[in-house]
Amino acid sequence: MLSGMTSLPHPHADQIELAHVLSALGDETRLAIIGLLAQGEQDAMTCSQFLHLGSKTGLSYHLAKLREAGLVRVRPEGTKRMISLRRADLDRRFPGFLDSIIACQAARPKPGTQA
Amino acid sequence: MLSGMTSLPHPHADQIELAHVLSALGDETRLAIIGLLAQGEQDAMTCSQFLHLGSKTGLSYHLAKLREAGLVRVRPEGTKRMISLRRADLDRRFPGFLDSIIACQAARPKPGTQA
DNA sequence: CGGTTTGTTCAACGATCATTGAACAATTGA
DNA sequence: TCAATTGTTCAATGATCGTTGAACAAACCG
Repeated sequence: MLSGMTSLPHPHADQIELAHVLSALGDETRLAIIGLLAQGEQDAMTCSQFLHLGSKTGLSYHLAKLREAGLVRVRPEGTKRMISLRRADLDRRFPGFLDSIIACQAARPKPGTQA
Repeated sequence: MLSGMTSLPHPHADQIELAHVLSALGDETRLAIIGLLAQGEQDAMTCSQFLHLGSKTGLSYHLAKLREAGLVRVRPEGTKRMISLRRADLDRRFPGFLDSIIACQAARPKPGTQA
């Protein structure tokens, strides 16, 4: 039923701080999450799709960090959370930044991708 | 006299890690240092030129972090240290990244700059 | 030589971090 | 209703962080 209601706290685009974004990305696990969100064909993913990166609890922690820093948007949908990259907001705030990160991250061998 | 001898350990350009760079920049003081290095007309600065950002000891700590992450090059010269941004290395490794950071940082009101 | 400048090292401190496991909450589906 | 799914919260732990002050080191200047 009713799909509105952004329940979890997200910073407004204008109050996304560069230092917060940078330190949120200064962790391999979170960087990998952003990489997956960026190159995934789907624009939203669920927490469980990142389970190969760590424990359920750990992911909850890391995703909260990414959300608080303004990197991802989390929209509850049933018992799941739809997680998406805040591309437009980040591009507007820090032009070119996200793309440069993603480009470098895309060149990475992902654990679990092909042999 | 004799000016060679890079004494302090620096990562080679190829082994600069994105996550390390990001977490090094995830601190307001260090971000400010990079901003000053980037927009300064001089290509090298001494530690004492950053004293308005913190204590002598604190700066030594932060500059070591930046050096270890591969963001700056530190060249001893007499009793001073000449600190410079590793622009070329960073651009080659993470194209567009540094510029996007600097652009955002340049738009910042620097403490101590005009009234 | 002695003193000054410039910066590093060390030990300490409180704060935050990332990880773990157990317990909980909410929705879905039979 | 009962069980499974999906994810959060909490407390605990060890590690790392950023800051401080005192002591040290090295080059320079007189």
